[in-house]
Amino acid sequence: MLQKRKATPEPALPEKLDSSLNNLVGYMMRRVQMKITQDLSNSLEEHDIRPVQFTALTIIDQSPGLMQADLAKALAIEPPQAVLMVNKLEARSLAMRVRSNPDKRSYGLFLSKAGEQLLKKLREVAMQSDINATAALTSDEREVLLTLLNKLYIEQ
Amino acid sequence: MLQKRKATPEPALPEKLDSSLNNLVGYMMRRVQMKITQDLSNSLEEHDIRPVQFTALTIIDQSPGLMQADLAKALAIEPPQAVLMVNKLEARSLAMRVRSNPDKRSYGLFLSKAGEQLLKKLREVAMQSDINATAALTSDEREVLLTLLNKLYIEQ
DNA sequence: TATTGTTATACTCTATAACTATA
DNA sequence: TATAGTTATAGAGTATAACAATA
Repeated sequence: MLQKRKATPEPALPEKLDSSLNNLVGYMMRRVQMKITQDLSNSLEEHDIRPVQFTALTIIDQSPGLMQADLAKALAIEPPQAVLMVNKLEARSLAMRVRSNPDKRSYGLFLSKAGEQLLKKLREVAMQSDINATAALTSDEREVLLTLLNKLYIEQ
Repeated sequence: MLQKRKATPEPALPEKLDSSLNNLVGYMMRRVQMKITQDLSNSLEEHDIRPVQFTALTIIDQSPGLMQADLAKALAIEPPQAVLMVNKLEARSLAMRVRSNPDKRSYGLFLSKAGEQLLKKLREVAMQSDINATAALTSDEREVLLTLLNKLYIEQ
């Protein structure tokens, strides 16, 4: 069961208060990102999936057989968190550990059929949620934003 | 004393793994925002100030006399968290509660002289950190990004 | 009765140290 | 000895319920 989450509150006193803060990319991005993530979280709730779990499923799908250490790195979480994450996915039969590598300390991670099918649905849900949450932008503006974010993400 | 924080890890296996995730504004924004916030956090560390405390100081400075409830709303935190936040600022003599309103349940929040002086310095630090963290963008691109973020922030 | 601020509490998230089994 | 995974644990962060003082 997912825990209850507060909806992101509307910006309070925005014009006056943020006159210096809204020139900071980090501050503005945090506020916007909270709203978008809340939206995604709500959209995924009916499937009992958290945003980070959706990301994990996507990564496993795109690199089947990867090790937990790789998953942790890709998710920017610590190995112990990856253990709990994979435990949950495995408990729901969405993914599985396969002890198949020459190095017997590590597992290969794979999605189950059910995992693949659920991910297919989740992808649509996530994309729809993301577009809804950025509806204030035109399609072109959204593309520009994604381009700028990719630039910031890739560099360094 | 600020706790130790891990540096944001570099994007792992980016090209291959993110082919679907990097079309999601929410995902990309989260990853970028983590990096920017980490940068800010490091920059503020020598002043023993967290990003949210910097934001609180800025908001109090721009709306002197505001109530804790207003501060909580502007910070998107719950009132009990605002209590702890103001306690810390007051303990460091950066801000103070003044029981001056007609409504004697509430306080007015104000910065001390020391708070104002520190904030002045923090503003420079924060702006420099923000620009450093977005150095992958040209000045024009950064302006476009801020415009798009403001659009997303204000709408709804 | 409702609201401001507060206290107490619990739950999530995250980080680290220490253990195991392999290498 | 070094590494992959795991366990245990502790620390932040955050949410809610309940209370006191005031409206």
